[in-house]
Amino acid sequence: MDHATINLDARARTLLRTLIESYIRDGQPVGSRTLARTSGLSVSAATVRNVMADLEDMGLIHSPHTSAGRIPTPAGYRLFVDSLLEVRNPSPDEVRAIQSGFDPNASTQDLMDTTSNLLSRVTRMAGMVRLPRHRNVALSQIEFLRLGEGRILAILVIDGKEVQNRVLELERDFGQDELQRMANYLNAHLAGKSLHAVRAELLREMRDVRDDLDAMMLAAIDLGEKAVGDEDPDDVVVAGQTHLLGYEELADMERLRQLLEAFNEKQEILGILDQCIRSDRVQIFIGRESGLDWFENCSVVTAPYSVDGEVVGVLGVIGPTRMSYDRVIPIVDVTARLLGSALGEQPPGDPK
Amino acid sequence: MDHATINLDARARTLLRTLIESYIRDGQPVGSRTLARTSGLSVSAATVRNVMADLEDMGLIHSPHTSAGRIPTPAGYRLFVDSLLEVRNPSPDEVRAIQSGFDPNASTQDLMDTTSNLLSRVTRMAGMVRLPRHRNVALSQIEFLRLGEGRILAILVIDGKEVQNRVLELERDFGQDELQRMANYLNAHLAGKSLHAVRAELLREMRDVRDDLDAMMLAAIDLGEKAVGDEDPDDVVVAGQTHLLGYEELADMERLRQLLEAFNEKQEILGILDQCIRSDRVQIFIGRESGLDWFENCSVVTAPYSVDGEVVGVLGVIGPTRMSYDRVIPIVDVTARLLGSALGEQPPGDPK
DNA sequence: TCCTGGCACTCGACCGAGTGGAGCGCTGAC
DNA sequence: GTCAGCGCTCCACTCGGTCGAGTGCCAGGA
Repeated sequence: MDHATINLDARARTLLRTLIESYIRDGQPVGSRTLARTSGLSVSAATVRNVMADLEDMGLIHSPHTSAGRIPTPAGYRLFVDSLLEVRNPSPDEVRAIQSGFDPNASTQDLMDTTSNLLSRVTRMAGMVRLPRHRNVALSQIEFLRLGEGRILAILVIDGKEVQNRVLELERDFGQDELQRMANYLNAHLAGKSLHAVRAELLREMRDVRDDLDAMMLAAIDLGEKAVGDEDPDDVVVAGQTHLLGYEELADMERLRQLLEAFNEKQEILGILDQCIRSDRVQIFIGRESGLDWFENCSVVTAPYSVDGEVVGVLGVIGPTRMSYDRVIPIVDVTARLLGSALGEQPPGDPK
Repeated sequence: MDHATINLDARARTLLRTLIESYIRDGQPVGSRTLARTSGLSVSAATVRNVMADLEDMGLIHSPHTSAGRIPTPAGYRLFVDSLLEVRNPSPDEVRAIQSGFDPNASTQDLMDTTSNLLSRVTRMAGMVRLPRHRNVALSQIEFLRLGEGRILAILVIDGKEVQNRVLELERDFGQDELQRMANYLNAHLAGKSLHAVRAELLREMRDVRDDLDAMMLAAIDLGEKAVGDEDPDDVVVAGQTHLLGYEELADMERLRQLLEAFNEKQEILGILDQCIRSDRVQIFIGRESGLDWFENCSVVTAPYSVDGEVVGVLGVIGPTRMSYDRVIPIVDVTARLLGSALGEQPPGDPK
C-alpha cells in the first residue's frame, strides 16, 4: 500500500475520501462538479478534474465509460480503509441491540447462532462466526458406551455443559465393565485439564511408560487418545445470506449463485476466516484480495474474538464492496468483544 | 378438478397437453399456428384458436397480453399433472446415478444429506428430505451422566447406531451410582422395544404400580419418561437451493429472497411436507395451492418413503412451476423407494 | 508553477415515430 | 364443425434526435 500513499497530498486525499464516501452513499459514479461542491475545498471543478486524472493514473479510481463520473477501484477502497477512513463509534442503539442479544447462559452453539444472526441483522449483510477452538476449555468428564462389536461411543463433556459424541471403530472388542474402568481411570487422571493438555498428556504417557502399565491402563490411554485425538470438526456458522440478494451490484445471477454456494459449502468461507485469525484487530478483505474469483464486488470485515486474552475464533460479515465501512467496522469490533466476554463467563458450575 | 375435466373432449385435451409441454420446453407463450403444427392433429390454426378460446374461458390458459401466445394458468398445470401427463420412466443413467449414491452403511443423517443432494443434483432444483420419524425404531440402550447440580445428560442409542443426547434439568440431584442403577433397570426392561412402545410402557407403569415400586424404580421411570418424552426435533434437510437462482421465471429478487429465507427458516417447508405425508404416492403442489404467497411460480413434487410398509417421512423437490414434470416425478418416486429400502437394511448388528 | 474558466467532444439515457411480426377475434363460405 | 382470410392489437426492435453530465485540453491570470 505504500507505493500509492507516497505521492498523495492532503487535497488529493480529501478528494478521494469524499469521492468514495459519496459513492458508498449513493452508488452513483461521481463527477468533478459535484465532488468540487461537496468536498469542502474551495477549488474549481476543473482542478478537481486534474486531481482525478492523477488518481486514475495511480489506479485508485476509474470511469466505467467516457464521461461518466468516477468510481473507486479495489486499490482505491484499500487505501480508503487503510488510511482515510474515520470510523464512527457505533450508535448507542446499535450497541444496545447487540448487547441485549447475548444470553450468558446459552450454550456455545446457541451463542454462535445468535451472534451471526445479530451481525446479519444489524448490518443487513451476511454474518458469520467461526466456532471457537476448544484449546483452552476443560474436560469435565469422559465416558464410553459399547454400541456393538468393536464399536464404542465416546462421550466428552466439556466445560460442564458442552457434550461431544464420537463413535470409535476398534479392532478389539471391550465389555461395558472394562470400558467403565477405563473411563474411571481417565477421569481420575484428566478431568479438569484442558483438552489441549489432555491430548499432550496422553501422548506423553503412551510414549514414556508403555511397559510399566498394565494392559488395561494401556488400552485406556489408547482409547482416550482416540477419543480426544480427532480435531473437533472445523465449522462456521453463517446467517443472513439472503440479505445479499438485495444489493444491485451483486445482481449477476451466476456470481450470486457461486456466492451462496460458497456459504453452503463453507470451505472457502473457512479459508478466508482462517487467514484473519492471526491478526489481533479488525481486518478487511476487498474484492479479489482473498484470491477468489466469485468474490468480485464483495468485501469481508472480520475481527478475532478472545477469551482470557487468547484468540479463540473469528467473526465477521460479508457484503458488497460498496458498504458503509465506517458503520460496519465498529459493529464487528464491538460484537467480537461482547462475544468474547460472553464466552468467558463461567458456566453453571460442577462443584463436586 | 372434476368441473374442468368434464367438458374437455379429446382434441382439446391434446391441444392443452401439447401447449403445456411446449411451454415447459421453451418458456415462450405458444400461439395457435405453432400449436396447430406441433399437436399432430390435422386441424388449422383457426380451429386451434377456437379451442384455445374455450380453454381460456375455463381458466386453464391465458395470454399475458393481447396477441401474445397463451401460457398455462395454475389450474391448467393442475389438470395437466392430474390427467394429461405421461411420465416417462427415469432413464437408466439417472437410476444408476441415484442408486450409486446410497451407501447402506451410512448413518441416518448422512443418508438424508446424500439423498437431498442427489435430488437437487439430478433435477437441478432444490431437494429436500424430511427426517424420518422414529416411531418404529428400537431403543438399544439408555444411559445417564451427571453433568452438575440437577443437570443430567441422557444418552439414547437407537437402532444400534444413532445417538441422541438430551440434557435434563431436574429438581432433585442424583449421584452417578444412582443414575447407573436406574439405567440398568430401564435397560433391562426396555431395551429392544420401539421408542413408541417404550413411551407407552413407561406411562402405563407409572400409573399402574406407583405404590408397589420402591423409590428408586419410581425415580427411574420418571427419568426415563423425561428422557424419551420429548418428541425428537422435527427437521428437514435441504440442498441445492442455489439452483433456483438460475430460473428466469424466479428472477424477482424480493420473491427469491423470501424463497431462500424460507429454506433457512425451514418452518414453512416443514408445513408443506407435512401436508404430503398422508398421501401414499407422488404429490404435487402448484403455485399458491399451499397457501403461501412467496410460492408463486414455484411447485413442489413430493413422495413419502416408507420402511417395512410404514410411511416414515417425505422427500421432494422445489422448482419453478414451469418444470419438466414428466422427468421430475419419476425421479422423486424412485428416490423415495430407494431411500426407504436403504433405511430398511439392517445396521451392523448388536448380537449381545 | 499552479489554478481557473471556457470550450469542444463523448457517451449514455430518454423519447417518439416507424416498422415488422406474431397472434388474436371475427366472419363468411364450405 | 371446419377453414381461410381480413383487420386489428400489441410487442420488440430500430432509428434519429435531444439533453445532460462529465471529461480533456487549452490559454490566460495569479
